[in-house]
Amino acid sequence: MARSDQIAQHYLDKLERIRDRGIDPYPHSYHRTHTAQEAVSLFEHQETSPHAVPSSELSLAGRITASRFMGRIAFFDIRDGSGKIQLYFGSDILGSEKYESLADLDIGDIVGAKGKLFRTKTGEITLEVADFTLLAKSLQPLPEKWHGLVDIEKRYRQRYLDLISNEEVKPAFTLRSQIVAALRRFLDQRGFLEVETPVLQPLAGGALARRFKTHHQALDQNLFLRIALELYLKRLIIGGFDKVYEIGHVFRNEGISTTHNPEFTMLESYQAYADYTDVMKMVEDMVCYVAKEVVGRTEVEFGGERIDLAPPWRHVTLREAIKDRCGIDFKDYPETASLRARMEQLGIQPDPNKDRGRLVDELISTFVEPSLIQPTFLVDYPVEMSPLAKRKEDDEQLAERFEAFVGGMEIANAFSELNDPVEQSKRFEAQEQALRQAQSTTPELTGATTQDGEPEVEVIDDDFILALEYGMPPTGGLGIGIDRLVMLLTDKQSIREVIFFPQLRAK
RNA sequence: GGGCCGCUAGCUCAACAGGUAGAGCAGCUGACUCUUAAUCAGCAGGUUCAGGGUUCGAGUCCCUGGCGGCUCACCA
Repeated sequence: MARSDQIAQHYLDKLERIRDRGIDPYPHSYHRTHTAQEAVSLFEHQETSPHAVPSSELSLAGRITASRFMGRIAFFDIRDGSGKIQLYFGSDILGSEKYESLADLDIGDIVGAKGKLFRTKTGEITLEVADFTLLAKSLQPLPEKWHGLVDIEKRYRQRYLDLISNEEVKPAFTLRSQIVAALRRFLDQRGFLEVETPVLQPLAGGALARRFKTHHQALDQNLFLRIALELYLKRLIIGGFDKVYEIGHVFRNEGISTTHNPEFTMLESYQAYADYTDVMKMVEDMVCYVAKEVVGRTEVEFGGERIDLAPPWRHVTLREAIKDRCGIDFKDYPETASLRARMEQLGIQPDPNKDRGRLVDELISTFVEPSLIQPTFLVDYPVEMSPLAKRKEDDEQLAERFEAFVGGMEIANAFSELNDPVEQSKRFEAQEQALRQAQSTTPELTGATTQDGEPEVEVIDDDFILALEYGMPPTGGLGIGIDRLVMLLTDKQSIREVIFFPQLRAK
């Protein structure tokens, strides 16, 4: 018999023994009076306050994480959502028959226990068990108690095991929830309205990324998972909601890395009668607020660097930042060809399909981004890489756009939203043209079509143009990658450590 | 998609230079009335990711494939 089968058989034998004794191994409910942590606090309080009511019987419940049998007494550790507590079993208290039935419990089982609290000789607050109940039988052995679950693949595929056996995993996820809650509080306090817009979209615009396709049977129509929240939120601004935001998953059919998951959480907000300078101020305040709320301070450690999130953040134009780092002033190279030639002089071999906007983007990611450890706004982007952003009044080559970088990661992208429908239409056309050109030379890159001939990337959204034609107020818009913000505040170097179930190839 | 690295018992890890696959935890049997990585004695447990090849002999070397990690590309 294989060992795993042998182990399984032991569990099944126990299950049968339990049932034979008339015990339901999966009872319907159990009412605990305290969590493990509440019990510990209660006992400590009673010890220190002379007037406190003496400890009466209480009941706890949790998963058995360790058992130590010592003849006619035994100690178990159980863990619930609040933490760990020790249980003490004595055959003199329980009676020998009940005590013997402890043998049917395994590490991993969920149990309820009631009794009184006391301190052991070694000082640990412990429940002296007067009675216990099996609440759920486990039929699988848990990972090793000391090292926990190390195998990274298994940690992600069976996250519940990771959470059970690696205590240090849970806090980042708890913090994640607190971060999202704090973001909501911040925006709600400022009068933003949280809204929901379609995940299934006939076009999937608002960014330039390959999309996931699906099909609606009743409509007999292809639909796409959204790659951004932008275009629907702007429709709501047009409709008269002056401050809206949405927190939700977007889906991009691109590569997976330590900073990219195919589905990730985006916060987008739009504020009518604001521009990108207003948004910039809000981003500083918001990130600072969240840090104070969830970690209690604005200084955080990330990847061995000490980062201070307190405003004001450093502010530098994109043009200056690139010039400082590699000596190229993109303003001197208004043509794609000349910029590429200049980059090649520096030994860079840019992809031949890249247009000027993407070349500038390559300069950012190669020379600028890695150095942006302390919070920094890069301001004023070339208009060709910002098709949804308004041009600057005094420089039509640049758009009123900024990105915020912290810890070498882009965490926010914002602009004064383009609200001129005719201009927007032209920008879409230009983008479309650039895409088709790239597609003609290298179909496997972005711009390719799927097997049935549908474009993987689509940019022209006539329905959105129609909406703009009714008039959108001047608006400041913002996008924040929540996962990366969580990485920053939890000092995690991989996005998979802040997403419960990261995408993996099916086995 | 490219490069590099990894995959051995349920879990965590060994196995010199190609020579009988081992240990700890978990499990099982037994001892033990304050342990906490409990301790002690014993037992059981393996398709070494899969398939091919080289060799007298492969966990180890070679090839193909699978899955994962890092990284590059992609992700305006």
